[in-house]
Formats: sequence, C-alpha cells, structure tokens
Amino acid sequence: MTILIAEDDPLTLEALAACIESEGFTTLRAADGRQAVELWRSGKPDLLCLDIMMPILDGYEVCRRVRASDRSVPILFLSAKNQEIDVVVGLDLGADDFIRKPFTRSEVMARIRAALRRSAPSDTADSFILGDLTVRPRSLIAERDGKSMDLTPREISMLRLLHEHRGEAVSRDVFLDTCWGIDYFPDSRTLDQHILLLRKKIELDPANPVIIQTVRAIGYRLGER
Amino acid sequence: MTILIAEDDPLTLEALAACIESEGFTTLRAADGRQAVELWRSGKPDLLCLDIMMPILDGYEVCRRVRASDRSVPILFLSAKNQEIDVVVGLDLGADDFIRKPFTRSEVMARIRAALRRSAPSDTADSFILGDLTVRPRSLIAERDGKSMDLTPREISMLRLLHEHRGEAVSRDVFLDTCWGIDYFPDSRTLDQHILLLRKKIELDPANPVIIQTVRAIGYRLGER
DNA sequence: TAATTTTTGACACACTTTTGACATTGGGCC
DNA sequence: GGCCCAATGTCAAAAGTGTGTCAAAAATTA
Repeated sequence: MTILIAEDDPLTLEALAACIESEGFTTLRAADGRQAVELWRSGKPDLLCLDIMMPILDGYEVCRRVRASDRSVPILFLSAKNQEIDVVVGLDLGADDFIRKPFTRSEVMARIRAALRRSAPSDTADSFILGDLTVRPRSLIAERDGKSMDLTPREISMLRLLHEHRGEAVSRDVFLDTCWGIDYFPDSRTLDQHILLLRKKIELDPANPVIIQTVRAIGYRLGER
Repeated sequence: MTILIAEDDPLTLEALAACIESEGFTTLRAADGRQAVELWRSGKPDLLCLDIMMPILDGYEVCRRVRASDRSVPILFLSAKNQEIDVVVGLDLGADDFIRKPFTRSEVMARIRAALRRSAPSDTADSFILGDLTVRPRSLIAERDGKSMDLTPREISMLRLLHEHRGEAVSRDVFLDTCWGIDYFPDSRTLDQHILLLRKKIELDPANPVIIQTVRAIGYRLGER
C-alpha cells in the first residue's frame, strides 16, 4: 500500500510520513501541487493526502486533476482549522474526507484506514508475491518495478503452485498433476520447456535462474527471498 | 433516496430532517438507538445519520449492529464538538464520516452527497474517463480533444464494464453476461467483432490498441491510465 | 423504406503448447 | 580425476488454440 502526501511545510510533511510509514505503508512525498500530480501519475498511490494551501497548484486543483481520470482513488484533505467552506468545496470535488489541523496520529490513521477500507472491496486479495515479482492471476501478468510482463494461464498456475509450496521443492509429478492433468503422462520435455519459457520471462538473468531453481532428481523450488 | 436520521433531541431531529427533505430526500426519523435499528431493518434507507449520544442504544452500538449485516450502506455520525476519541472509534467501526455539531446546512448536505456518491456504483455518474477519452453514456458519445465520436448503447456498456474493472482483465464470459444476457452463448465472433468496431472508433491506431488490450485466454482489459 | 446496428461464417494470423533432436550438466563409480 | 549415465537445458518446428478481420446477412431502429 502506497500513500501520497502533499504538504508544503517540511516539518508537517516529515511528521505525517513518519507516522504513516510506522503503520507499514509506503509514502510518496510532494512539497507542492505539481509534484503531487506528477507523483500520482508515476507512483500510482492507493490514497492521497493533500494539503489545501500549497505552492503552484493548491489541493483543490490537484484533486480536480486526479479526479479527471480516476474517480475512485481515496483523497483526503488536510485543512487548517476554521475552514468550513473548504469542506463543502472539497467534498463536492470528490474528496473522501477531511483531516483538520492540528491532528493526532490516531485520527490520521483511523481516517486513512477508513478510506482504504471503503475503496478496497477485497479485490486486491487476488495476487501473490514472488520475491520482487507481483503475480496477478486475474490479469495474467506479473509486475516488477511497475513494469508488467504477460503470462499464460499455465505459467500462472505453475507460479501459483511454486508459491503455495514456497520453501520446499515441487516434484515434476506434482507439477504435471497440478498444472496439466491427473492422467497426463509426458515422456517428453514439456515441463522443462515451460520452465525455460517462464525463466526467460521473469528471471533477470535466465541463464542463472534465481526465482525458479532446479532441484535435480526432484523438480523445482522457489529461490530464497 | 431514503435517509435515516437518529437523534434524541427533537429540535435537532426536525431541523435535520427538514434540511434533508428540502433537497429531495425521504427521511426516516428515530429518537433512540432501538428505533433506529428497527427502522433500518424495515425501511432500508440508503444512508444513516446517527447521533452518538442516544437513549437505549448509542450511535456506536447502532453502527455495530447495522455493519454486522450491511458493510456498504453509508453511515454518518453526528458528534458534539471536542469528541476526538469518538472519531477514531467510529471510523474503525466502519462509519463513513463525522459531522461535528454545530453543523451548517451546507456542510451536512455536502457530506451526505459525498457519502452517497461514494456508495453509488458509478453508473449514476454522467460520464467517465478512459485515458484521454471522456465517455458520455447519456449522449452516446466519447470525446477526445473536443472531438466527439458516436457510440452505440452496447459499445457504451462494454466501455463501462471495462472501466468498472479497470486494473484487471474482464473475461469474455463476463462481457457476454453483462453486455448481452445471462444465458447468451455465442460460439461465434460476436464479441471480437464488437471489440474490433470499438477499437476502430476510439483507438488512435486500431492496429495497435492501447485503450482496449487483449488478454489471451481471458478477455480484455483497459490499458494503463 | 432506408440507415444503422448486430450477428454470423470463413479464413488468416498470432500465440501457446507439444514434440523430437541434440547439447549440457551434475553425480556416482571405477 | 575421468568416464558413464541420467536428468535437465535448449532450440526449432509442428500441432493446437484463440483472436483479428472482412464481407455479407440478419435484425433493429428511425
């Protein structure tokens, strides 16, 4: 989970970031509105915390631009106290919540968790992690550093099998039973060939595989992380 | 649209109800927590406004009971000022927003509209964004750089489906179920043909589609932002 | 009716999977 | 260590499957 924080006061920014990161989130930090928009495009955060008063673009304008192409990402505003009119404008712009300064750590985290809970109808559960790789079965892709590579259904099923048995080796028989069919009997190089193609797709150096390691006379297993 | 208001002070209750009804909503009124739960069961409101301090059952308890069987209906709390700890507890209970007393009519309505907008499944929106494209279902058109292109109702429904599932692939079955009919079963090229026509209309280079990407063996998905 | 939208079938094309041939690796044995 | 043998890696091509595309027919709609 990544959270973008846009706030022009360095002290407040650092305090917020530290607070949010201590709860296990990753943060992106912007000191003005333009940076915020750029970071939103490049970093694809799961939630935005925007200060209203910021140089170049204010929080409202950032909200407007983000909402122009993403109506669902949660946006929280940080507001100075006694700015009631801001609340109305912000909510009508599509903001999700307001946090009034001065805020407490627990209030910030409660509002962030509430916003994330609303935005995530448990659809993120359908993906798993292999080292530095994120595998998304529903889209048939794996991602590394934001770059995605296409996989086939069989490749997904092989990776899922390896992931379910991470820490131990998976025998060739189990592979064939699980990813092909119970009565599938290959006297050929089918499995090796698929491992080969998979490595070419997901290994940084396919000649020296790190993710999918060979266990001679047994099968394959996932590398350590 | 029906809104349930639970508030033990009769004057506040009437003021709130009048305010909300003047905006075209129907209201259900409860003077304590037990009434609120009963009215929620019988009246199926689209949103709940709960005072925290109430006889018999307080707002937290009402929220807890409602959330036990409905995780999505928006719940707003009305709180006396200076009750910060309440905010944290309420949000973690699954509340959607807080309205601090004393509140103004515009703030109440802005927060109610915002909560309803969040809970509404995007089909109430009169337009949505696909990359550099703006789709306007009611006009049956899509716009890019001010230039508009005509779409058919089915094409709109296909784009809406893709938009609702942005970030993941939409299977052919889901397409046929959603945009055609539950038991529609074509072994033919109907879906492909519609995708083809859509791409010709909205892609800058239909031969290298960016907006509608093919996910082999699954279906299609929306390109990145 | 004409115009538009939808469906269908034929076929081409691209991608995935399988296969067979052969190269390479690693471990046990002398 | 060097040899043998089995297991695995690698490649290219064949076989299988899904999708793109077109033209035309059918169904809607104005």
